[in-house]
Amino acid sequence: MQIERDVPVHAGNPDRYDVKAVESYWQAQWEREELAKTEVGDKPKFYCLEQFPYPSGHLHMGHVRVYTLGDVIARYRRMNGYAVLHPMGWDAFGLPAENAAIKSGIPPRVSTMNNIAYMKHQMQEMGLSLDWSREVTTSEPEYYRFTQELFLLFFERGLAYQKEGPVNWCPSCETVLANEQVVEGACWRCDSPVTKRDLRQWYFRITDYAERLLQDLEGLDWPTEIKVQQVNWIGKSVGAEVVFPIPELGEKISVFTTRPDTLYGATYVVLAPEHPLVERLIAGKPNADAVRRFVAEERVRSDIERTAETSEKRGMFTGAYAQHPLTGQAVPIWVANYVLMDYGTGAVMGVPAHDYRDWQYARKYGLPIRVVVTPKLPVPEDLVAEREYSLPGVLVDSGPFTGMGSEEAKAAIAEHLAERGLGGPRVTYRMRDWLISRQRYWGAPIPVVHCPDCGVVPVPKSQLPVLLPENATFTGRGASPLAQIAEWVNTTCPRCGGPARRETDTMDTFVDSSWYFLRYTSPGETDRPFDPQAVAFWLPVDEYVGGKEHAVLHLLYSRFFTKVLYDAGWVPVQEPFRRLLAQGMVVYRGAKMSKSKGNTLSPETILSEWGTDATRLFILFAAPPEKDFEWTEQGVEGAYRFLQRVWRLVMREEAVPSGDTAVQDDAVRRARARAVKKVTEDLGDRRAFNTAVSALMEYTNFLYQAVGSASPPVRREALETLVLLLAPMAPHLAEELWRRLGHGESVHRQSWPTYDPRWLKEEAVEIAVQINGKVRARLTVPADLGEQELVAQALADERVRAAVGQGAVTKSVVVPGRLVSLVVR
RNA sequence: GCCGGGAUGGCGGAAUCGGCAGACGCAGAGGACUUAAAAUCCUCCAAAGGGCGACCUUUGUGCGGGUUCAAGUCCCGCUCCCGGCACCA
Repeated sequence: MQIERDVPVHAGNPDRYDVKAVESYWQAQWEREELAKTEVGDKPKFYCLEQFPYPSGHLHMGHVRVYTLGDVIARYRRMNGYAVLHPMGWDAFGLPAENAAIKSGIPPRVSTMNNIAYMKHQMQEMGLSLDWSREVTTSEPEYYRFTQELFLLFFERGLAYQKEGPVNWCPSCETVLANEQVVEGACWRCDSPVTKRDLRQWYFRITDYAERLLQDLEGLDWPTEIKVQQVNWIGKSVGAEVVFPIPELGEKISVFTTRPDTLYGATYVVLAPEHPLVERLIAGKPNADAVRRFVAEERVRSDIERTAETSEKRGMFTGAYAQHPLTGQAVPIWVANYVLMDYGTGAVMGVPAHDYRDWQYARKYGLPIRVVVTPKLPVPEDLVAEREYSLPGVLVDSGPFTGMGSEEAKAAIAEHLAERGLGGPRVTYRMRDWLISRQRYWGAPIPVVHCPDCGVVPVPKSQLPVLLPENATFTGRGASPLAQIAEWVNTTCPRCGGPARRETDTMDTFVDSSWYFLRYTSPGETDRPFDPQAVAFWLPVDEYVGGKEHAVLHLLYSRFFTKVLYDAGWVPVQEPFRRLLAQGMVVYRGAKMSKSKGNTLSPETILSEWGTDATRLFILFAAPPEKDFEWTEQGVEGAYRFLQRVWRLVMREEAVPSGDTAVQDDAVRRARARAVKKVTEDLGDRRAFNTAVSALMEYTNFLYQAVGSASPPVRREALETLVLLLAPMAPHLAEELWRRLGHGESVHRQSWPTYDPRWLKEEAVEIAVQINGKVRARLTVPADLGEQELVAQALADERVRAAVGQGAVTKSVVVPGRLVSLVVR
């Protein structure tokens, strides 16, 4: 067979190819041929997406890993006959650019655009098959005008609102944070301890969607790990609301409980320090001032302080009493730090016998403990002497409910309360509404105007975008930069035409990224965020690749957005990402890379030293995608050696004597069929890239031994198959070899290889013979040998006979092609 | 504390539906080629014991039990590691 040695231009010899020359040549060529351009037609669609990066200035190894994984999937799907959408863009709003402006004076937009240009260049050097004609940048007016338009949609639908209340404040970022962005009491981005402030802020009503966000997880092909995190975050609790009247005020306190069956054991009621009724309850009471001091103390404590001393429950008696809704007894009302204002109703009933916190609290303050649920009858003397009894059981001392089981009683008591207007069945969620306003410049301005006469007025769609002013100054001190630009803030009311002030807060950048995957389907739209038909065609994303750190941030927000847009009739899907590949971290020298540990690796150095293909191959081979991946020099060198080995295998072909051929034809065909089957399965549904690479290595090793003894057509088919199977993972080398094998069209436009299943059948197989569970012999037999024949042959074997000895075979199990198991007694 | 995931050679990992544990690679050892080295090609490589040898025996997938002809895989009870949530009523 013919190998063309001097196509097309570059250096390299049969022993070693010139990585740089080959890679840069084909990158330029592919761009010219628009290889990654999104095709439309009658092919089935495949939307392959990786989380777009924040343009920090440089790619890091985590990016290299995500984009490699996505690119392999995209290339594989193209060769399998799909119209693939594989776009890229920039999550370009955000604090770092603004902080850089404070430090260096470079305007955020300038530094952002520079960073984008450099990172785009890096991605191009990685040879990623991205359709750059669909690039989106969230910080450009062409994009954020639609982020604003979507805000207006939320506003119209009652899903965007302002609320005054305690919020998470990051003193270092000088802005508020959503609950999801507070990680263990600290800011998710800068790690500073988060404090509380009372502010009027904008929220998205994500809690309206809690139940759907929970229910629809079920149908998603996502890792359990991520789904579980979302389930926990949403935090659904089923229970009852119980109303405790306060006769002296003519008011009532609502509490939420998951254990209505323990209601008769409630001996007191506790309010959160922030609870609105506190002041009215204590007014005129002897210890009113002491309670006020206590409340004030607790309110200034940050979350971390409050949770740091989890065991120390502090509280005070208000001096007021409520009425038990079922017994009518007076129960004291307390205020305590262990009750949280943001969960449930901000008040709880204290059931010391059956709740561990209430037990501790009652012990500390000498409150009565009353047993109403017991594991057995009679009630053990010491049931709650040492600790609470919180398991289900049988009700005692519970009026008409005495004798019921806990589960039955939960429903019965809730029902009873509902009938009497004292509460009833109720479901609560842990998730809070999404706080989306930020007191910063570099984000999409919230498109509303505050008018002294009309109140909050949305900016009409026709007046979008509300552009960011370019003359902002960045001092890092004081209020948002936008608030300081009088000519920008002062405007006219769209409704009455009178003087009004613009909203000076911008939107959380997670709003920008909650819909970018829709924009990619039709990035050129100028009068709407996206073309509904394009969205209908491409959505949902078939494979979404990204990091686990977004389990309850981006991934939850995007699901919420999609559901809102579905309800508005803008998109036909309720879930944006059908399948999720959550890849692990990149580790170097035993730890996650960080500047402080001094174990960083720059993609620039690595790619120029080893080339894109070797880097990609190593990333794919060293670990399954969802696990952490440790970078090692020896590892990437191994991948590099393998690629050079493939090069030599193909390039040496001309030198192979054409004499004694065809003897290995069938063996080569079988090896080829096995390789195609394995790589196809692994790159497809299994996403087991590591074993796909190992299958190619085995195939290559085999061909080294055998391909020289195959006839020319078989040999060619075997080698071309190797190149095709390698194409998604090592695209540059595969392209070079494909052309050298005499093809005029790109390997990446070829169809994925297939195989005839008959070649999967071996002529002879090795069968293990087990006697009483231990392998005693291995036989090589024809693959199609019948079960009885197989047992007969096994019994005829000398080693088997020796092992059986005088015993009798009482049972035999045959697994075709694998083993014979004999039970001997 | 609760929830989830995991533990397999010196290392990364494989074993997809209960069927020969350790594929593939790295590291290591030996050989070929070379004046030599690098590169390359070939062979060996879980542990212990035995045999000149092809090989044979025993043990072995975090620990202890169990089910089964057969268990890394299933069941029961633990240990440790990683991740998430954490006074959520």
